[in-house]
Amino acid sequence: MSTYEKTCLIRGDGGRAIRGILGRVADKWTLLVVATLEDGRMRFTELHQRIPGISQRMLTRTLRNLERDGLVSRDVFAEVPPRVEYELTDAGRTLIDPAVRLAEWAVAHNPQIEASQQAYDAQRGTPPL
Amino acid sequence: MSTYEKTCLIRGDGGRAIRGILGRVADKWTLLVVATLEDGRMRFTELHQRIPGISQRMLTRTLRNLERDGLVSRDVFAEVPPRVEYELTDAGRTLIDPAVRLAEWAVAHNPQIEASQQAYDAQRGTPPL
DNA sequence: CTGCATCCCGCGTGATACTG
DNA sequence: CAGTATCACGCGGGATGCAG
Repeated sequence: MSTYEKTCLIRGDGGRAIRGILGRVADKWTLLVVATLEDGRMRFTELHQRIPGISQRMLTRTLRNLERDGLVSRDVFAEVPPRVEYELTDAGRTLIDPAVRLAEWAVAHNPQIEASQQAYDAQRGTPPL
Repeated sequence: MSTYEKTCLIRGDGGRAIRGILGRVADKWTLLVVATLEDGRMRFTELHQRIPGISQRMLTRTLRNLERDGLVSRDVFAEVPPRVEYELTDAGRTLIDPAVRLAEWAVAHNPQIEASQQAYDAQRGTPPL
């Protein structure tokens, strides 16, 4: 497949599909939750502790969306105190690889990008926009 | 590299690097602009026409950010009427491959995900949250 | 043609407090 | 323990109009 044909995947229907997925998968927390769940089945509090900076609310919302998308399974145990365990589904696990590619690109190019930003901001005043 | 080691790329510093890149690259329009520019050097109006639904304002902002990140070069011609041409830099071109991986994942899993969402919404009332 | 300025609205997000 | 409810704030992003 040529590079041109590949980018058609992105442009596709005018980008609706790709934006839909990115809007879901690239929201502030989803990728972190998925990556953390790669360590295996885990309950709410442990996820909360493992992901620094996420609020209870955002963790709940992110998990709900992932469950709705069929990427994470949610098991509730009828105990007291309550226990809920989360786990990646097979579909969820397939997300890891493409996400890692992007992460590799990110860490590889981060220094270069930040350098470029500083150079840009140095010429014009600091305000980028 | 193991899958576990890979996800450490995402989790990394608590996700700051990854969220930074995603916040930049996965905003509503950036990927579409990059993919469109893969066809070669292009001026503002042509980009605007090729990307359905983008507003003039958002195209300008997206291009400025990409320029600031060093992913797109901007050439201004001192003519009248003015002409400005945009082109991917080498760094910008390296983004295409990882982006395409994610796009492939998106189109491959979109039907499955939407089905899962409908099933989820069918059980509980339509409100996902 | 290119793109900046202004106005304005809605949503995503954090903080905090309360419930089963 | 695992959420839900409420509030308040800021930013993304569309529409419109003006400028070089």
